[in-house]
Amino acid sequence: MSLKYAILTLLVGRPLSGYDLIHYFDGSVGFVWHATHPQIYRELERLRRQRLVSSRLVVQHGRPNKRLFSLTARGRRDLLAWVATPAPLQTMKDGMLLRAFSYGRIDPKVARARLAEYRHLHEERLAHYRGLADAVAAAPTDAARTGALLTLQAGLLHEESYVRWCDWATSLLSRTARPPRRGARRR
Amino acid sequence: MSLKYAILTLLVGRPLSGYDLIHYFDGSVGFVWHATHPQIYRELERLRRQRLVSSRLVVQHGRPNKRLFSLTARGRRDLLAWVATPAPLQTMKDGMLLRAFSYGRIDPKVARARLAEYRHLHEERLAHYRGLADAVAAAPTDAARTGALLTLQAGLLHEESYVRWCDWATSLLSRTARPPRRGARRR
DNA sequence: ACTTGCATGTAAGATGTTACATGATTAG
DNA sequence: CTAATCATGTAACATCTTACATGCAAGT
Repeated sequence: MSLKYAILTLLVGRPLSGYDLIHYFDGSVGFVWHATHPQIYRELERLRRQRLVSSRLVVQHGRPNKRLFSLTARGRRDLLAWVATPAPLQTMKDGMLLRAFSYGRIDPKVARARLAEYRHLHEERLAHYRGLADAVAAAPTDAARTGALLTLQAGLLHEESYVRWCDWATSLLSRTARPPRRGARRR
Repeated sequence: MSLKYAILTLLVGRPLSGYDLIHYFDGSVGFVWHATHPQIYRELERLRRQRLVSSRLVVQHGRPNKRLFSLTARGRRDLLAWVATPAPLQTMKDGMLLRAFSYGRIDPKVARARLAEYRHLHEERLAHYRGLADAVAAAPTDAARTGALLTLQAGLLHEESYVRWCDWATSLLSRTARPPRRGARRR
């Protein structure tokens, strides 16, 4: 249901093509909601049929033509009504934490190596968000800036807590776990 | 692909019924991975066909019979091989943060009310995790305790950062946003 | 010659959700 | 009498992912 609103959110204020949306989902908004291109094109078609967005063809020379999608008045009303609605708690799915559930059962050296890699990935993302946040903070105050600041701040806190978790987990595994003997069964 | 491993993870060390699994997914593991009961029963059937789990019927009196599922040696090997594998970064989907993207476009009073509700939900979950973490910390050291501590700690850090985000967001909306005049168009 | 960017889509399959379906026992 | 707990499933639908498919232009 929310892919719909993710797209409407991006379309507020300016028309975008499907191709543009793909890149937004890869970039900034990607932190908050993720989508692949077949999903995006299908959903745009659906939104158009519901008259929440309108499209017009832009003929280009030297590159393929594109369809630009804009929010209709109805689309905007629908979006803002949804935004004012309470959000349910998310049930997250995290492959790393699921693995960590069994980190007491594998060679702690391997576990620590995975934690180090994972920490690195999150530090990169953290640095990336910091760059974006600095740019946004410098922009003039408006609704778009407010939204971007709010989500980037969530991203920053989130990534920081991941990095801290990796450190905590590494030290736990160094303290309590000793390498299992070959062939030994742990429970 | 990971529902499979979520189930295998829970089955290490003790046999469980589908019904038991449902409750684990509602409780502790639910933070890390989520599943509904039709999914669980379907997946158990699949795992049985792949001989990663085995099942036996337990006849009960006074209550319905049940099927208990246990990890096979193959299932255990498959799980531990996967655990040692690097985890990709998760692309998260968070309805609250998606809404926050447009919080600069609605009445800031409404936005702050939603943030307060949301903060409350996360504080409750935080308190719940703290309780669990205390209980687990008191248990004797083994692989299960290590796994539980790791994931609970992630949950704690996570929930704390959500709560802090709510406070940050509330104060941002109090500082910058003034109530929109009726009918006014903001960008 | 090969890759990257621009730009759009379809098809098939895997996963996830919601509603339907049953039925005994125990507690309020 | 009503609701909750135990216990298992099916059916229909919605969503998401991966692979397939096309084609021009510009840069290396």
